[in-house]
Amino acid sequence: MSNSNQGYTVFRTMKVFFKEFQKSFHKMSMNDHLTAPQAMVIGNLIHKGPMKVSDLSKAVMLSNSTVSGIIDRLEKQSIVMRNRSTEDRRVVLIDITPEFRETAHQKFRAQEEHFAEIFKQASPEEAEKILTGFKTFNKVMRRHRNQTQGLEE
Amino acid sequence: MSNSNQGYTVFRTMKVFFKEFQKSFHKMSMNDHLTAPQAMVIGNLIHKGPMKVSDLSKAVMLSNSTVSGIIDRLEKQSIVMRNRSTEDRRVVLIDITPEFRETAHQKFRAQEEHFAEIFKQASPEEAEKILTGFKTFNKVMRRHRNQTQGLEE
DNA sequence: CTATAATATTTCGTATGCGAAATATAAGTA
DNA sequence: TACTTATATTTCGCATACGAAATATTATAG
Repeated sequence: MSNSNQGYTVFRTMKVFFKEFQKSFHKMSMNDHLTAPQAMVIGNLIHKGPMKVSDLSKAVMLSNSTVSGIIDRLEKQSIVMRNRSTEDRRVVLIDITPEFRETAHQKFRAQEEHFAEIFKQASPEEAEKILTGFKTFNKVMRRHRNQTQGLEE
Repeated sequence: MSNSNQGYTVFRTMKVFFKEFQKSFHKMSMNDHLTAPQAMVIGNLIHKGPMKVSDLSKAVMLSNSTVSGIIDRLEKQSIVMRNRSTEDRRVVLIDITPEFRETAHQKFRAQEEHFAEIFKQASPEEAEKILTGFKTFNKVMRRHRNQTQGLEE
């Protein structure tokens, strides 16, 4: 069991983990024919109100071009709408449409509850293990970044 | 700061981690104009020899259709080739081309070293903690999915 | 032997996801 | 004012990524 194999194992485990998480996250949105990224966008708009595309991109951690495409498809479904800002005409403000807003709030409240439910399934010991794992990983990543910082190019 | 927000925070944090990880993984493959999934496929073929598409899919944790597309593009670059099995003519065996194999082995050895570097920064205890954390989380999520499985519709 | 079921892969349609280039507008400078 | 630079968004090309349907082949039931 070499050390390099362990790195590969962690990567593989992490990939499984992320897929499982996305799957459970994805599931909660399927009722309304929404994908996970679409639900993320809508959730942000509901909580924070109308947003610039660039701010929305930061909030959901996707590139502008990706979010632009997602908005295209949400607009086609009359879920969100684009509005040019009058102050700065470069800016496009995205907002939930009135039609969708009616039911959206309650729906997304329920969905966020679902989020927390996953973690209720963990015993205190399991929760501790998970938390320790994340913290340790974070520490190692930081250490690695610091050590290799000035070494490239 | 409600409990449901905590779930959302963990999701967000994990997404950042995963992106960072993928980025560093991706980086090591860019020398040869290969993407991360392509490198994964090639790495598996080098280590395990010719493989069925379905086994390859399991190994890299992607669907058959996705891997089929990746193979298309690797074939176009003369990096891998398709061979119909003579025993079971439904099966397609994927293998590295002779041209690519010449240099591939050394390259991927070097890349795997690089891959493991992050975890060389971790002590065995730390690596163990990280792995345990992810595995535990996977378990909890699967448990959650199974419990809510029959409750919908 | 023939109809059917099971298996393996590909094709198709849709939705991400990104970086680079294009477009439009705003702000700063000579 | 004219030129340049900076900013915001969209468009484009490419590569995942998946499920459903199509295709081909093998195995099984009767």
